[in-house]
Amino acid sequence: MFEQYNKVQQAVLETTLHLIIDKELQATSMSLIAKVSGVSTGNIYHYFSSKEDIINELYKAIVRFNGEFVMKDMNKANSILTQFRKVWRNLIELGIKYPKGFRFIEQYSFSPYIYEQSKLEAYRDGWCGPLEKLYQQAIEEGVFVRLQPQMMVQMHYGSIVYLLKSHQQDMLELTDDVADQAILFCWNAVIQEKGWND
Amino acid sequence: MFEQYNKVQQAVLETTLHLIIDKELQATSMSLIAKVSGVSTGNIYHYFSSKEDIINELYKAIVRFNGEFVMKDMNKANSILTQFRKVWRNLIELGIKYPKGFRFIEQYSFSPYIYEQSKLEAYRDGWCGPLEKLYQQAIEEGVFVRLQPQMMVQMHYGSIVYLLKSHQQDMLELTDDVADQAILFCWNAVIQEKGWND
DNA sequence: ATGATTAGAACGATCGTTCGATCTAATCAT
DNA sequence: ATGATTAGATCGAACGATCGTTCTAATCAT
Repeated sequence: MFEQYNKVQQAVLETTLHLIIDKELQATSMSLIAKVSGVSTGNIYHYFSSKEDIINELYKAIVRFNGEFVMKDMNKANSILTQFRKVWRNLIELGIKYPKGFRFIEQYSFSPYIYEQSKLEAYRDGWCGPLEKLYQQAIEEGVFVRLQPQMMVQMHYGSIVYLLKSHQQDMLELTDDVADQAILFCWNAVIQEKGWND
Repeated sequence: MFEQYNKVQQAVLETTLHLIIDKELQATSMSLIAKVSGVSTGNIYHYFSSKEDIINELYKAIVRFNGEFVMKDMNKANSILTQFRKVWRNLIELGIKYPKGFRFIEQYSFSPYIYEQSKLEAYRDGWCGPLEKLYQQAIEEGVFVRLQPQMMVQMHYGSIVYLLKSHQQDMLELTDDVADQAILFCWNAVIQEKGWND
């Protein structure tokens, strides 16, 4: 997740992620990060300029990771349906395999603690843009109803996020079948004619 | 929103809500709450046992308010479609009229800062249960596909939440037409046959 | 030997909380 | 009716703890 950083930075970022998810931001003190990560406070400040800097670096790294994960194995040569299923499957896989990173972005993407600059970089490296293009294409080809692609993407994303939240809270067993069904729901919501068109 | 509390408690709760949404929990100190609310710190501790207590009281009050708001004007005599539209319209109206309370619940419903006890009370006073019953009925009557109602409710809720988030971030103009279209998306996602059945 | 890293003391600031003093208004005794 | 008494509302200074951050001096790795 943090391959682009050195060992010390990795230890700090990984520790911070775990602590913030388990204990909240306010309970995640620098001294605790130092103790758990095994990096002295002095050395942390050698690699990060402040606590805010750690959180923002964490945010940017996870956004980048999540973006690549969701967009992996995407091939524009495939049908819209195939691409559609792939991207939402990827998101579900991400939420299951990396729940802490996923939850961190969910919790902090609207937080004042994250600099606007970080949010801009997040948009640049994220998957929102590419996905909106796919939806736009689907509209133009008459597969999807003619409405704002941004709105559809956001609503579908919300659906999957809450599906994953239910899963993380043990309210729901998120099997492959359930995931497929969820993606079919999203598909049915916006297509001109109901049913998988293949 | 906080009619069940006295004036001092109301001032504290309202101030805390605004500060937490604008500045984060960690930047919302007791002294700041005191200064902005016009209630001295000593007096705050006369009415609340701790900062955690304030946050949890806030949480419970807003959950209760939101629950009543979303469930207002619901009539079981109406058709499933009518009830379906009403409840999601109510949620959208809530998100537009009371964005801070809405965001607070979104941000803190998974937070360790909220006691399990508060979350239990939230479920009791919330609208999740009643809505799942409506979905269950829709399944039994063959209107919805035969799948876990909880999953459908969660996904629909997620859709609307992200629709509202887009609106709050000025990414989307949430007119009545857009709201109607969004609810139609949710409906189409789970019905046996596509289209409003009236 | 040199730069990286350590542990942890020290800093001022601020945190959540406490506490005794003061104010208010209702109740009591006469 | 009036002064004494009282319960509780309100205040803000003060407390000890902890925060993020800096600094020092010792130790480690190469």
